[in-house]
Amino acid sequence: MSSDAFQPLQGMADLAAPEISRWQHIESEARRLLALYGFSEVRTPVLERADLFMRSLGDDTDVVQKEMYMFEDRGGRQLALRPEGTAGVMRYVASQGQDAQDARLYYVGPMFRSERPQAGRKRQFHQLGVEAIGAANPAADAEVIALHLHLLRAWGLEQCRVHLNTRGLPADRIAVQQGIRDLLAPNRENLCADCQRRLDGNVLRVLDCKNPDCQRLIAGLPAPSTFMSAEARAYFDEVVRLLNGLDLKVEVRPNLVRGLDYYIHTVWEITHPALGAQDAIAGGGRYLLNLGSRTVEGAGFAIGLERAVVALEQERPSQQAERLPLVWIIAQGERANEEGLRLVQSLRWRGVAAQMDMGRRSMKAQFRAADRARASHVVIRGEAEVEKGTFLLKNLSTGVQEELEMPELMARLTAPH
RNA sequence: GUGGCCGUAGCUCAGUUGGCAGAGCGUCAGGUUGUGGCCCUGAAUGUCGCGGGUUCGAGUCCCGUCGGUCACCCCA
Repeated sequence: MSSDAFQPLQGMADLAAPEISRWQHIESEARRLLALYGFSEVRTPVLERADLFMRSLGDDTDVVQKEMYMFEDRGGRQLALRPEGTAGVMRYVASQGQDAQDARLYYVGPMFRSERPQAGRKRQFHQLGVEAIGAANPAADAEVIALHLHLLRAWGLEQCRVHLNTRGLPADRIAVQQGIRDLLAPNRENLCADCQRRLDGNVLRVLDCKNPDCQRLIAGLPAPSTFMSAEARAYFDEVVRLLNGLDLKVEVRPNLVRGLDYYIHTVWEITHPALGAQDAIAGGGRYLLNLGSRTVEGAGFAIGLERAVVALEQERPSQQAERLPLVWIIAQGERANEEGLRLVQSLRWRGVAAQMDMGRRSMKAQFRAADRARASHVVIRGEAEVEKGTFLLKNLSTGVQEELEMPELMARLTAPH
């Protein structure tokens, strides 16, 4: 098995065939669709100043406090491997000034969080994220949610569920926290240990606690949005109305909590049954980031690609590959081998996928290799053919074999098949 | 970060009270002097994750460690 020397670090993985084709498909399909919606890609650095994340995600969030890979560089600067994509993109957007006021951007790439790995959770993981910059507007939120669902659908994920909620504006958030805290405080003793801790910190987390005792207490509480301003509630109602008008199935979950500080108004989470307890495959929301002298507002989402792959593997199990348009050259003898090498190269120049076994193995072994590679055709060039100046072309699906001369062979192989 | 389970051939896994390292699949070769898939025969392949300890003797027991997995916490 693998010795330590060959193992990646905990929570990090090598991605290669055969799963890599799943990843490539996901990415190419996403690029196609995002172009349809007018989004363009942005690639920001993996390494950023740590304070970018502290300011935008929130100083006391777990992501920043416990999970960020941080270190000091030679100049004494505090750096961090990005734990998520939005902050870096917003830093870029802020740097562009007015030119980026209505930017539509997306990113794909690795993110890093130092957590214990679990189903669909890695320490180096990958997200595809979308950011639609622009001022608060229910229609803009609805459009981004529509894109989010369209994308998951395009990948082949049918079993996703969208949970929707509102966080209101920053002022609403304070009112909600205070309101919930006041209602829960008398029952402090009846909450689980985690929730007693949450009561003093992130109160909203009590709302999605899995402990049955806490659940009972929570069930008796009014929806958090009752503590919000009329303006925030009207905004959310409008988002829901627009989504219904788009025929998108979403479920409003008044107790849905999104952890990062930068969220305002609409937030959502998409779950998939293949993921086990950690069933969120994607999350999104409207956000407002304060980047020193500039603030940036927009709506966006991020999809965990490891989780999407897990879900896809369950919904669309990968199947035995069909035969590929691939020509396999089988040569026997010194001269045929050399000619085979020229033939394989000449086919590739013409845009035809071609391979040959350079190992000078038996014809049987070369046939097996061609079959294993799922080649559609083999070209046989042995001593007899060298003498006659011909090639045998065999179709591996039908088993039909013909003897051809070079011009005819080339014509057949370069014709679309 | 906390806790449970797991780690033996490329893969999936068996391995009895501690007593010679195993199977299936895959790979390779032969059966077929030049033809894949199906079939038959044979062969190769091991740091039993790693390091200590106990023992005449450890894949097996103990400790540590690395990795995987699941749940919690948190999040995508």
